[in-house]
Formats: sequence, C-alpha cells, structure tokens
Amino acid sequence: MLSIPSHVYEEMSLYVERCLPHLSIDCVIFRYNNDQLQVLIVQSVVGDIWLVPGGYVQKAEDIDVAARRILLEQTELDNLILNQFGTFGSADRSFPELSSQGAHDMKSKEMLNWITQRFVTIGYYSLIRDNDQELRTSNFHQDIKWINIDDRDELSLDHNTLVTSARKKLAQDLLGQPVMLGLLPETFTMPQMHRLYELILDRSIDRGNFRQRILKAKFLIKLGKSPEKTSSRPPLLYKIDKDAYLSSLHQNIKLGF
Amino acid sequence: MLSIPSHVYEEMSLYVERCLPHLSIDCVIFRYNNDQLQVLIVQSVVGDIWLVPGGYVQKAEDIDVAARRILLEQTELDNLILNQFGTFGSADRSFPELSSQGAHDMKSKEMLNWITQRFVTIGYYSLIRDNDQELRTSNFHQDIKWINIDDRDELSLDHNTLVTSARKKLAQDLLGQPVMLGLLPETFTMPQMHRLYELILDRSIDRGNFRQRILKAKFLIKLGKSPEKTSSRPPLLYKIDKDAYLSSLHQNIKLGF
DNA sequence: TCAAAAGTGTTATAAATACACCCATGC
DNA sequence: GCATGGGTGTATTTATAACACTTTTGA
Repeated sequence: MLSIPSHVYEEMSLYVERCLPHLSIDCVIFRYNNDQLQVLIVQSVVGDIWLVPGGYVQKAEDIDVAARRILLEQTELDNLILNQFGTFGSADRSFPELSSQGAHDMKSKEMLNWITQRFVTIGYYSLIRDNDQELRTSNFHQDIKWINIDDRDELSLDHNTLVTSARKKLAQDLLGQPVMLGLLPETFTMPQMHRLYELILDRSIDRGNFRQRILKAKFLIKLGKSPEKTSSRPPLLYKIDKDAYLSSLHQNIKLGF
Repeated sequence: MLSIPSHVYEEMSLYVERCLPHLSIDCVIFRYNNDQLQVLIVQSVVGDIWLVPGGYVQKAEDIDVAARRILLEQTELDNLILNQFGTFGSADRSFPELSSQGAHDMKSKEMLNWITQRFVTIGYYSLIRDNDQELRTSNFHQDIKWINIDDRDELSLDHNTLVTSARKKLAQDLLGQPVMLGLLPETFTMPQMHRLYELILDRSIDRGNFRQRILKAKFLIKLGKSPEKTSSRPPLLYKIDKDAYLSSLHQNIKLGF
C-alpha cells in the first residue's frame, strides 16, 4: 500500500487541475558517461518507487511543448533532440492501489483519484551531452540519479519496458538523426564513439571497420593526441564538424532482406 | 459553421460517455488496388468533411484494442498488421467551431462540447489485402470510399498530415514487418510487387535489380503464367511463401551514412 | 513486323566483413 | 621486453546500381 505525503497535496493539486486527465508524458533521458549508456530516473514521493521523469499535459499545451517543459523541470537544459518512441495505453496501466490514509478531506481524495487513474502515456526520449549538468529534484521527487541502462530493472510500473522501447527507437534513429551530437562530449576519441555505437545498437562492431567507415564519412575533425594517461597507446582526439555531420545523415531506405 | 444532425445525438452520446476525453485514435488504412496505393476515408455526418476513420478509447480498453475495434467497425475485418505511427497533439488540434443550432437541450450541448474539445490522437496504420471487402458506414458517417494516396488533399483537419506520417512509417517498416503479406493479393506478378515497393518508398527502383533482389531472397513461389490478357508479354504469377518471407525479415541496422 | 512490357545477364562501384599487422604507452 | 589497446591496411564477400539484351505477347 502506497501513500501520498501530505506536503505534496497542495502543489500537486494546483498543477494537476490545469492538466488533461488520463494522459501523461514519460521522458527517457539518455547520456553517455563512463563508457556506459545511462538513463535518468527519479524517485517519486508517492510510493518511493523509481520512475523515468514524467508529467502531464496542460489543457492548452502542445504535447511536444509539454515534453520539453517536463524535461526542463528535471534537468534545466534545453536539449537538442526530443523524439517520440511510442504511446502506451494498456487498460490496466495505472499506479498500484494507494492507501487512503491521510486522505480525509475532499482535496486529498481528488488527488488519490488523479494519481490512481488509468493513464495513456506518450513516450519521448531525449539526449543530453553535458555530463556535469546539475540535477535538481522537483517537489514530487525525493531523489534523482543516473543508472546504467542494463540496471533498468529497478524501475517500477512498466517503465522498464519504456526504456527498452526508447533504446530501440534510438537505434533506428541513429542513421537519420544527429544522435552523436546529442550524446558525445565536445571532444572525444574514436574508441569512445565506437563503444557508444555498440551500446546503442546493442551488438559488437569490428573496431577497424568502424574506424574506417566513420573517417570516410568525413565529419570528424582530428585534434591531436588525448592528454589522458592510458596504460596503452593513447587515442587521438576528435570533434564533430556539425554541418558535415548533418548533411551526412540520410533516411534512404534500402531494399535489403 | 458546422452542425450536428439531430439523429446522431442519441447514439453518439451513449458511445461517448464510455470513452476517455481528449483522446482519440485515427486509423490510416492502406490497400494496394489498381496499381495505386490507396487510403480509406469516411465522410463525417458532422460537418460533411472527409476524414480518416477514427474513434475514441473506452475507459477500460487497451489503446491497441480500441484501434482494432474502430477498424472493425469500419471494415468488418481482422487485419494482419496494425502499427502506431505517432501521436499528434498540438494545443489547437480540434474541430472547427460548430454551430449551436439545434443544441437547445442539455444533451446536445454536451455533445457539442465533446466534439469540439481538444484531442490528442494516436495514429495507427493498417494494411488490408482483400480488395473485394465490403464497406459499411457507421451511423456517424454518411459516406466511405477509397482514394489514391496522392489525392489526400481532400482530407480535412490535419488528416492529410496523418496520412503522410503513416506512409513514412510504412516505408520504414518495409524491411522488418510483413508488409507485402498485408498488401499483396494471394497471387500477384513481379511488376505488381515492383510498383508497390515504388509506391511505398516513393522513389523509382530499377526493374531488373528489383527482380533479382527479390528472387534471391527466395520467399516467392512461382505459379506460372498470368492468364490475364496483356498487350505485351504476360508476367508470371507468384505467391508468397509465408514462413520464408517472415524469416527473411530483419531489423539489422547498418552503419551506413 | 513492330511496340510494349516482361524476363534475364553483365559489369562496375560501393559497402560490409574478416583479419592481420604495426605502433605507442605504462609497467 | 611485454601486455594492452589504439591505429592502419588488405582481401573477400556481398549489396547497390546502371544498363543492355532477349522474349513474349497483341495489334
């Protein structure tokens, strides 16, 4: 049995009454950090469970704008890429039953009803490249953190599934969207980019072939040696030539079987 | 100024009060007929405008189930493929203003409010291969017909845009989903399949190369000569080896730039 | 016999794949 | 010097693409 902390009622009521019922937005925010593909998750004050950041759509607000607003409320950053990866609406898609403890007045009961209603959720994914980005929790969250995508089983409800879908969509978008611009730091090494590709596509790619393929596309600018200390040969530093990168993207669908 | 025919109120009220507000589903139904990619459209009794078939989600109904139900209400057929192509929710996404003529009682006013509310719509596309399928109109539609996809500018609201998005998604799905099974008749000729590919991808494909490529995939079964009279060499008839076709599909994402 | 459209083959280019080998570093 | 991982080259196979030639039909 979950319960709603009393200090949340007031603010949440104000927020919620401006929003459409039964409709939510969930944002899977990816970053590439420490050679891992990571996802931002927050701990809800309701039920202590870990979820992907999400919110509701205001009555006179575009859904894309809503997604951006929700994202901003979590990360304080305008992100480069924000894409839908699907809409999820099983009939039983709702919070587990909540305890009605502390819900004696009318307002509290309304809030209980709101939270436990059935939600159809629109999934967006977003990419964030600034790894020093400061995180702040909204009043509806008691904690916020990055997890490796492989650790997503600690997510509750169906948010595990959402992350899986988001990653699949991200992989599909890799050829046609400026994904590298969204995830790689300003400067990076070839092995870093290689590992990122492998993480997104979830398969191994031959090192030498990857290197050749990427260099042939001519959107990388060589900057020299990485100053980092390594226990082996130090990799070269690169940065992305944005214009060249963008024009190298395409959506040409092949016949391949 | 649009108006709602009085005979619609009763039935629509009953339907609508079981559904979630502000949320709709629109279905772009494709078929391949007469060497054209076609789309099913219906004429609403409200406003006489032409739209893609659509409806609402019942309060305890999966959205996928709702899409299937809505589809069934239009075509009486269980379709092979039903895929989301996106969710659309501009803040101003609603019917044009409706005349309140004939809306004197409470119920009528409620209906006006329902129809003119802001809708977030979930787009599904579906494929139908039976071209002799009988069409029936529901009571909310006065007419129903197939149009060529290039004639979609006669659609109202943003349904033109929906069809464009649906076709784009269909093209993306061509490699990984059994699209041919959904659109081609039981038996067909190589030129037919060739033209269908061109229509979906919206580009021309070399005839000879296409033929070789498809035959190499080994999911076609040759049946002999087409009995149809042609003014030139008659094409061969083929049918799809379903198992071979399904196992030839893949989602392998390449590195290509 | 001719036009039209289907069926087939040839060749060139480019991409994907599999490896092998060398190089720079810390220990 | 040696293990480690980065950088580079080469050869094979496969996919894409351009295009030419042949075949079958109706008129």
